[in-house]
Formats: sequence, C-alpha cells, structure tokens
Amino acid sequence: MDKTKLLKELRNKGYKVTPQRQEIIEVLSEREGHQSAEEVHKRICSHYPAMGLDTVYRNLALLRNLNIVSEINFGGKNRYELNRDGDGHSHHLICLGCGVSQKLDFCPLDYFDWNKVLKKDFKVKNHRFEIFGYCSHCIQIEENEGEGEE
Amino acid sequence: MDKTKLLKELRNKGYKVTPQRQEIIEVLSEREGHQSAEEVHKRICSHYPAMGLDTVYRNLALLRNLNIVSEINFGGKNRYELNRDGDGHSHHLICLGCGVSQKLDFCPLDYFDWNKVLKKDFKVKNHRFEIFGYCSHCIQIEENEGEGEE
DNA sequence: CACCCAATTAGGAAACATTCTTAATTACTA
DNA sequence: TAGTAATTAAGAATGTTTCCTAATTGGGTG
Repeated sequence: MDKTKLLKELRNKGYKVTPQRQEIIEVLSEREGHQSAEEVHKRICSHYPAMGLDTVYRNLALLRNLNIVSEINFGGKNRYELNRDGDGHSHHLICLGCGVSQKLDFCPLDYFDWNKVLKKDFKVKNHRFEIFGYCSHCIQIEENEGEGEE
Repeated sequence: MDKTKLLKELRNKGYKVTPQRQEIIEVLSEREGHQSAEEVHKRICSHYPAMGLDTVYRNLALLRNLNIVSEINFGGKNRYELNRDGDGHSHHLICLGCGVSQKLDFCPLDYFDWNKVLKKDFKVKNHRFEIFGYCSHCIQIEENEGEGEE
C-alpha cells in the first residue's frame, strides 16, 4: 500500500492529514523492518526538529489500531512496521544483535489444532510468533560476549 | 519439579538459599499460571513485609537464567511461571481479561521448515508463541466494552 | 560453635519507555 | 475566510525495571 493511498484512507476515516502523520508514514515506508518510536522520532527530527516524541507514540498507536502498522515488542520496547500486504498479519525472524527482522512465510495457526481450543470456549483476539537469534553479521559479536549473563 | 529439589539445585550451583528465594519459589509453585513481579511481591509481603520488590525482580531474573522459571511479556509487563516440566519451554493461551494462562501442547517450531532459515545462516536463540483472547468468564465483559480503543 | 567473606539484601534513587495534561495551533468544512 | 473539533508540543506524570550503596547473612572453614 503506498503512502498517498494511506493518507487518503486516513482522511476518509475522518482523521486529519497533518505533516506529522505524513512524516511518520514516510519514515515507516522508507525501511523494511521494525522501528521503535524513538528511532522514528529521531529520523524525523533530523529534518523536522519540531516533531514531538509524544506525537510519534500517539500516531503509531492510531495506525496500529487502524491496522496500518503492526507492533511487536522485544528488547523492552515496542517496534513498528508498515503492513505492506493485505491482512496486516505476519511473523518474523529477528536478530537480537542489530534488530533487523525478516518476514516469515509461516503462521503457526495454520498448523494448530483448533478443536482443542474452541472446546474451551476461548475467543481468540490475536497471537504472536517470533523467532529470535543472531544474523550472520552478528553471530561473531555474540560468540565473543559469551554467556555474560548472571 | 518440587520446591525442595529446586532449593537443593540452587545450593549445588553455589547460590545461597535465602528466605526470600524460598518465598519466591513457594509463591510461584502455589499457582499454575503466570504472575507478575508485582503480584509475587504483594503476595509475599502479606506475611513477610520486609520483602523488597527489587529482590523479587533480581531473583526472578536469576531463576529465568537458570531455566527454572519462564518469562513472557504481555500487557506491558513481564510475567513469570515455574517450569514444571523438563525443558523449560512451552507456549500458552492467555486471557487478556484475567491474565489466566493455559499451556498449549503445541510448538510451531515442530512444524516450521528450517531449511529456509538455516540457509540464511541465522543462529536461533529462542522463540515466542502465544495466543491471546478472552476466556469464557471474560468474554461478556469484553463484549460490553466494545471497540473502546483508539 | 564462632568466624569470615562473598553473596545477598532493603531501600531509595535512577533509568527507561510510554502516557497524560494543558494550552495553543491547525486541518478541514461550510 | 471563519469556526470548530482534532491535533499538536512540551513537560509532567506514570509504571515497570534496574542500579547503587551500605548493611546483613548463608554456609564453608577451622
């Protein structure tokens, strides 16, 4: 979905098309993977210093609710990505080193035996599936660090 | 795995068996589902008011690193659960209303085509799979709230 | 049993991401 | 072009988690 279309969709739904929103959508569409609110804010500020961090959060939440971006949480913060395909639903392979993510062509729910769940009268709202690890660039760094945890 | 065994394991690995650690393990073993650090702290404080919240966090992190408890994140906070089975690896069906979780007898990785991933030279460290929704008790509450988000 | 010392603790301060509050500004409609 | 509700910036506030420091304590050793 391209930027112009998204802005039109916003206007149709009664939301104002502000320069801030345009900037956020622009920055999201420039990159493939996930970006944190802080990253989005920083990148916009480099040429639009008046941008407020709160505005970034507020609009990312709006776009998430409109199913225009998807949000995932790792490393203690939320990250956002434009839904480029239709259903706004995807899973990722994520590098713990550099944070780069790669879309997976796989959804566990396609293989899940729903009879076991539906029997329990559970109303499914959403799900999460992510694989974490280290990409080829970050493997060496990780090996040097070793098991430096508690 | 029972409590006495866990305490013995801690001692064998060179960690001290403090009353605080015993309390934390006790509280975790009393309930099936996930508990937040704050919940654990509150429950301990009810009969052991000197317990520090920081101590709860510190020890939950220790137990997580020792693979004795597993940590999942939802609703903006981490929650912890004792690993009662062997490998310390499980997935859950989680109610967004009451937070009660139910273990799933399913792991997506068993159905995942690893050739696609390994080809990319990616070192897998861990993964996440959870299904969120509303349990039979919370469905009605959720329906009354409607789509009150934006 | 008494001693010792590294591990552990409580408490408060700090860090961190995120949300709220408020008054001012602005996009869109008529 | 004016009116108005939505949106904004800025900083304050919130909530979770971690860090710091001095005091305490578990458990091995003599």
